Amino acid sequence: MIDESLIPELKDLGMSEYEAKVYSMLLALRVASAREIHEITKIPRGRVYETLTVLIEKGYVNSSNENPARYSAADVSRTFDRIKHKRLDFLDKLSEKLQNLEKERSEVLLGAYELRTIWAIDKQIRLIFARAKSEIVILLNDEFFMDKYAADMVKAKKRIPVYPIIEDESFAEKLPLKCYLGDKDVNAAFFRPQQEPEASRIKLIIYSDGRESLLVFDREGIYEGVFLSNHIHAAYISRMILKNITEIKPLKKKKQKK
Amino acid sequence: MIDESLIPELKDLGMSEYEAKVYSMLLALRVASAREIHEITKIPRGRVYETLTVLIEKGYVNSSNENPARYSAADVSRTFDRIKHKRLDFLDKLSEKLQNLEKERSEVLLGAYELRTIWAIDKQIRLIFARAKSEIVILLNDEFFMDKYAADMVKAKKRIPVYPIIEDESFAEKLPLKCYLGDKDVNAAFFRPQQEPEASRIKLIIYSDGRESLLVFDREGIYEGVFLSNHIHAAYISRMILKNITEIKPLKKKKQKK
DNA sequence: TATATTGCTCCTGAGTTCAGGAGCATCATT
DNA sequence: AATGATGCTCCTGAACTCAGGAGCAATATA
Repeated sequence: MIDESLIPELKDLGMSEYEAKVYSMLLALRVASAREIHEITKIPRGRVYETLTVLIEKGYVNSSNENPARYSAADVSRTFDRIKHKRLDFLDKLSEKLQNLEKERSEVLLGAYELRTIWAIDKQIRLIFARAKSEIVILLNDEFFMDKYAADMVKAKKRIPVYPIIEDESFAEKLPLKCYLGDKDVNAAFFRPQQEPEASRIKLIIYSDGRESLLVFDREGIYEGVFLSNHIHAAYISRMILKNITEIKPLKKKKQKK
Repeated sequence: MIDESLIPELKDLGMSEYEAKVYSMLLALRVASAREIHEITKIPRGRVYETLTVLIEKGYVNSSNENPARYSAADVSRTFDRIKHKRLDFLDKLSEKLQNLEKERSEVLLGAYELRTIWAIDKQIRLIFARAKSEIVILLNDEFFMDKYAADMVKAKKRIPVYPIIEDESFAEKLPLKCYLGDKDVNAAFFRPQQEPEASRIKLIIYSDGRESLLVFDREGIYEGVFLSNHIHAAYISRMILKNITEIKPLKKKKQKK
């Protein structure tokens, strides 16, 4: 063959050994019948037809309708333009799909990541429960989340202190573990923020080990999360919160877990 | 996972199963440690590191230097721009290389193919010898080609008539088979064309079965060939040539093959 | 009509890729 | 010092790809 170094590159393009051999041979030889290709390349005669069929389907090769058929390589620049555009389309479409998953930029330096799907929020919350090592402070303002993570909280409490803080005493009945009420500062800051009228209601905040925090908002019906892995304020905030909370005594209800 | 359909597409991009799983998981989850990736994707924990290393090398993933290390997906649009450019460069370079083989357009309808390399010319000549079924008329004007194809001519002559036509009687000694001289028309048309002063000297012409023909020129030191597979004039030309040639009687030389 | 060639399909076995897992040294936390 | 998590390396076997080849019907040639 005229240039052996082409075969590996054509393979990188997605060709098999046979395809690469036949194609480069046809480019050099310009035109040949199946039998001739077989004799020059030593490819089994039968397989030459399959190989040519694939190359024709991929648009690399043209066949004449003589008998025996003559095969020649298609115009290279046009062929490669086509391949280029096909590849670019594929990459653009895939890139777009992936960006739907990614959506917003992350600030890697801050260790801040926006979580745009309920799936990502849920997974990250469970991961926090799983890796917490000293304490968890969790502010809850949503029955959905209370139900969802009740089991995780109970499980975590076997290892480390867990402080579920709720706005209203009545929520305590929803949760199978000891709950706390925040002071007016906590309520004002987290549960009843004044700023935006309806948007961005906080549903849940977790502070874990005084290092990480995760916030879940309900922004016009859509849950959004922010995960902060290097939250420098988290230590201070969680300490202040714990200083100013009130344990809710279980009233005449079924007995608590010890 | 958030969108299973992505995995096959990422595989098309050149990722393995593990790489595709880890990458799409990281895109959805935003950030995770190796252990967490292992737990969510069920990929063996040990293999997660290799997979991540590959993804980092390919530029899909970034790692933080915390302990344990946190991994996150690199910016998608930037990553894919990079991949795009890399692929385009590859395709452009390969396309250029291949066009060096191809060089000129072929006229498929005419069945005309320009042969730009001595390799292609040689191969096509031998293919003509191999597939000729009724006769070969070959005009020779170059010692190099006489030596080169002497054996092919002798071999072909065992099956079919072969008419080597030379300009000068003295060339006959170079060839181990009966040779012929053309008349003045043949000489004028093929061996001593007047037009161009020095360029385009004809070195060799083959007419095969009155259907195909192949011409070899020496254009300023470079051999160029033209192969005509549907040469409608070939039948007439070869008949006229054969009508007007003179057999060269072997003089006092070693005896010819019968 | 007999023979060779063509066009095509399918099978096999070697080689490779890769999912899945075992194992181990190092580091961090008790 | 002991325990457990981390970062990493290597092994194995299943699945797949693909080179190489056998075989056969349809067509062309003699």
